[in-house]
This record gives sequence, structure tokens and C-alpha cells, in this order.
Amino acid sequence: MLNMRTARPSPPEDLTARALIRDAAIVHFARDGFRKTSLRAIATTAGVSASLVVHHFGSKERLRAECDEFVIGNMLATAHDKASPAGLQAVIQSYLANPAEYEVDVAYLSRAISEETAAGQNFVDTIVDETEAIIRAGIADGSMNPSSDPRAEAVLITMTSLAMMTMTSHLARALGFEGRGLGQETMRRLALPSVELYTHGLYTDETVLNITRNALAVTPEPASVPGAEPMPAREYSRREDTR
Amino acid sequence: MLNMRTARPSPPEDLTARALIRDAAIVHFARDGFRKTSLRAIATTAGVSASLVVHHFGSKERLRAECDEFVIGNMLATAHDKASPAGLQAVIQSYLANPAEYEVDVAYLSRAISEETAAGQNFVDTIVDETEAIIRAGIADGSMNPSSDPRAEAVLITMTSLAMMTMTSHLARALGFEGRGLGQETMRRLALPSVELYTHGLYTDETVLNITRNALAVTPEPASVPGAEPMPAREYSRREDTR
DNA sequence: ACCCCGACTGAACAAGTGTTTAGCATGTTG
DNA sequence: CAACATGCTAAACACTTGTTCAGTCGGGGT
Repeated sequence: MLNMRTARPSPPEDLTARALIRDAAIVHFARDGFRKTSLRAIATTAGVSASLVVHHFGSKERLRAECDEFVIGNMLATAHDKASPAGLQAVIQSYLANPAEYEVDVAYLSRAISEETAAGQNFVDTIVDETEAIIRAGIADGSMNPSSDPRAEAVLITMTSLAMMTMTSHLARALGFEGRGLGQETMRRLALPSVELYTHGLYTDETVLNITRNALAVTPEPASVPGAEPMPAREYSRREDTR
Repeated sequence: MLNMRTARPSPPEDLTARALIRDAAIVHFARDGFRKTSLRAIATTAGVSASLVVHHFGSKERLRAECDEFVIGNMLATAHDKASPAGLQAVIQSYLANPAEYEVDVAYLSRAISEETAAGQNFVDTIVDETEAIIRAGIADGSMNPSSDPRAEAVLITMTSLAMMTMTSHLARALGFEGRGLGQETMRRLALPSVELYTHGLYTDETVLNITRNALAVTPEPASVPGAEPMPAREYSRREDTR
């Protein structure tokens, strides 16, 4: 009801050809990527000629720009006017309510992030900023643990969240949900472990933390940073080796 | 010294043309992606004709397969024979020691994951399994917190780690390292916050955890899963709303 | 009535693609 | 020496790509 901007439940016929082309392009870009989709393919699923596509949009690149604006711009817009700090939550919940409707938009966003579109970068940056604000507020009101670097923590959490979008297929496969509707069951399966991780952490003590602190203290800036990232889970396997 | 399989310090001249083509293809695939790179571009940087590429490899697709095998296969191989459970750690540390040498391989792997190559999927699945084993061992020996779903936790952590590869450019940009050598400074900046997060968690109490548990208990399986994932950080913002 | 302007199409173009073909060396084998 | 395989190339082929070019259709405005 509230989302007629991002999700497009519009009837098939009473749309202008221009809108039909845009929607078809969004579907194709989301499913096959920008480079792989041809103007003729878009024209076919839109039921028009290839020339009409460029007649309306000028070029394939400008068509992409318009699709970016339509999908991602609307995502950010609906997120912004719904409450100030954590307005994104409404969108997220609305998505989780029925992922099928947003499937195309999520796939499109994922492509935009992977292909590093201007709109995709803008989206990522916006969410990072928003997340940082949330974290700082959470630390201030005591609901979240203090961090040595809230900005970096925000980046970390944002990328983790976005990775759930860009790697849906890998997620589903690793969990055994191959054929099923990507997302629904996968998200449900990941929900609890994710919150557990965010509540209790992974490690039981500060062994790894201290090792990391020492390693970073030793190497001030330019040289190497041994044994810290990006797979912190591995550290434990040589715990006694606390040199 | 120990890595002459993944990193290629080989002198320029004494390589067979076949190897030259393979290496050139790896660079191009890593930097521009599979679809965007043309056989002629590969041939040019390899200093040979385009026909020779297909003469040696049969087709572009088979060339890709061979590059996959060479880069990713070697990654997995060197990871496997170095200690059994957490053998990957050696590779990771070797990478963190001097990321520049592995830059191409990391970029290549990232592409393989994004483009969902067979080898890329295999790599992801392998690391998930390996991570799951590590987590189960860590829980058993008390160094890690118990999880309601170790498999899902392993998937979560793996995807987070891999996201650091597939989203290097976004990471760097969000942290302000635009022009610098992608990785080095970014990794250093993220190391401590990441371990902090894995040690103490994000939330100070179990409010969000309980909310999530209740939400999952209410909706058993088929229907919607409101307010849980994939952005758990947002939950806090309506803490008092503990309906 | 004219004209024009917009939406729209089919055909053609130029460039780029992966792949094929024929052929040139060159060295090895009978 | 002849025959042949091998590493290699230039040219061409078949095809797809994004884009351009007339040109048709139809409805308003004057």
C-alpha cells in the first residue's frame, strides 16, 4: 500500500511505452547485468522496436542512468522521508514482509553495487552514513558497545548487510536452498544466528582481541599487518601461540 | 618464496606463449571482467595474435576455465596442504604480508565469485565448510560462543569475509582511501573494529535477540519474517516498542 | 485544407565480437 | 629429402552490438 514507488504493481496496458521500456530494462539489467543485455532484448520484452528505445532515452547508457534513478533513487527517497535516523527499517521490513515483490529491485540494486554505478556508490555511501549515525546513537544511549572506530564499524556492518544481497545465490546454495525462492527461507535461517553474533560476539574471551591490538601496535602504518583480517575467525586455531 | 604457485613472479621472457596468454587473460579478467575483455585485448597484452589464443585454448570459455583452475585451484591447493583445518590462515597471512603481489589474484577471485563461475562457487562452498569446521572446533574447546546454528553462522562469517574482497572499492571509498593502494590501509583500519565486533558483539544486552526469537517463534515457516534481517543493526531504534 | 510534430518502425551501418580457414615458417621424424 | 606436426599469423566469416536514417502513421493547431 505504501510502496507504490519502488515496487511496481502497475497494470500492464495503461503504461506509456516509455515506462514499459524502462521497466523491461530494469528487469533485464537486474537479471543479466548491464553489459549482457541488448537493446533489442529490452525492446522485445517491452513489445516495441529497438529504435524506439533510443528514440526515448538517447542511448543505452542514458537508459541505465534513468533506471538507476528510478530504482535506487526511489529506494533512497522512500527511506529518507520515513523517519530520520533509521528510516530504512521501514523499507527493510516491507521487503521482508513479501520479498517476491521487491525481488527485481533487490537484484537491480545488487547489480548496481557490483558494477559500481554512480547510483550504486551513492547508495552504499548513504547507507554507511546512516548506519554510522545509528551506531553512534546506540553507543550514546548505551544500547550498543563502544567502538574504537565507529566509522569503520559502520562500514563493516553495512558491507555485511549488503553482502546478503550481492551474494544471495551463494548464501542459498551454502544453506541448501537451491531451487526455492531465493531469500525467504535463507533470510529466516540467517536471522537468529546473525543476531546472536551481534549480541554475544564470536569469541568467548579477549585473546584474539589482544593479539590484534599488539600486532597493530608493532606495525605503525606503512608495513604489513600480519594475522588480523579479513578472516578473523581463523585466529583461534593457534591460540597457544601467543607470541 | 613459498608461493610461486599463486603469485607469479616469473620472468617475462622464458614463459611459453601459452603461459603468457593465460597470465594476460587472468589480468584482464580480473580487471575488466570476463565479458568485457576481448580475445584480441588478451592477445595484444600477451604479444601474440588473436588466433593463437583459440589455437591453444579452443575457445574463450575454455580459456576462462583454465584461468579459474590456475588461480582458484592453486589457492585452494596451497590452502589445503598447509595444515588441515585452518590451512587458509597461512595464505591469508601471506597475503596480508604484501597484498600487492596477490592483488591480481584477489581481484580475479572476486570476479569469479561475482560472476558465479563454477570455480568461484566451489571456492565459496569450500571456505564455508572450512569455516564451519573451525567454528565447531572453537565451540567445542570453549574459545567460541555456542550457536543455535553453526552452519548458518559459518555462512554468515564467510560471506562477511568474502565481501571484504568483492567490495574493496566501496570499502576504500567509504573510509576515504580513494587513490591509495586498495587494501593495505583499508584492511589495517578495519582489523581492530572487526575483532572488537567478534569479541564483544554489537549490542549490550539481549533485547534485540529476544525480539528476534519471538518474531521467529510466531511465524513458523511459510509466511513473512518481520523485523529480523538483513540489517540487524536497525532493530535498536525502536527498542521500547517491545510488543 | 494544410502542416507539423510526436510516437513509432524497418532497414541499414559501422564497429566489435568469437571463431574459422588457409597458409607460413621451422624443426623433427620417417 | 620428403613428410609431417607444431607454433604461429593474417585474412576473412558470421554474428551481434549500439546507433542512425529515412519514412509511415495519426492527431492537433491554424
